[in-house]
Amino acid sequence: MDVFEAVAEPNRRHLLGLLAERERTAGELVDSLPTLTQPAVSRHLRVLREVGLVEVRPDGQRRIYALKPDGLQRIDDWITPYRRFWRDHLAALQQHLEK
Amino acid sequence: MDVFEAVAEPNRRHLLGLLAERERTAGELVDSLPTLTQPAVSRHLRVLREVGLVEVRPDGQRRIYALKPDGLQRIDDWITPYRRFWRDHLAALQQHLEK
DNA sequence: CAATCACATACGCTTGCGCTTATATACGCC
DNA sequence: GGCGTATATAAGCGCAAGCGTATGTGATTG
Repeated sequence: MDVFEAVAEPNRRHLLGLLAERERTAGELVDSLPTLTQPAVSRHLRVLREVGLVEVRPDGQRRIYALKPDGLQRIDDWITPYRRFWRDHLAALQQHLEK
Repeated sequence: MDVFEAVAEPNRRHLLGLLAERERTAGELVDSLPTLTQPAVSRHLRVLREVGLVEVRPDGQRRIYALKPDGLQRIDDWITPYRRFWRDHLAALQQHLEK
């Protein structure tokens, strides 16, 4: 599984969003997705770990998950060349409006 | 299917890359993915169409596909808040190196 | 050291994706 | 109108993703 597939899953994006605010324990993350069971969340976290989007640090019997800063950069690198398309598009739109 | 899933597929990213260079007919796109059959490519193009990443324009019996400028912006919007993470990370790294 | 808590893994199931082969549709040319 | 060309859709299949239930593992507490 690569970063793109990892991020394609809505529940995993949700988890990333929570970890963007602050680190959290696995249990907190489980509670934040009430529609899923604990094993389901645990597997999503495993995926995010394997593609390098999060990292884990043990704290006694808990496990603290944190966002890994450079994980999403690969997606950002990919999207960069396309960015000029909607920038150009917006510029053209603006010019049109000014006329 | 949403934009994230659409982009998670490597062949579809390939197609977007080609359309970023210039518009192409369906046939040209089929030729550019020699490992896939014509129907397979056609279905990928259908997906890209349905999520608004490309648009089609008929040209006689051909169909010309073009990148739709604002399709990827939804992904870019999503990634934006995370961008500061690796920016901060790089800044910290640089400060560390300067010491 | 037995019981409990926090989390991960195993297993089986269902569902949807992506593929190929076969067929339909629509245009272009003679 | 009939035939090749360009593209889309249909049908069927294999496989992997995501889920829940059940179980394992390791730390904590009495």
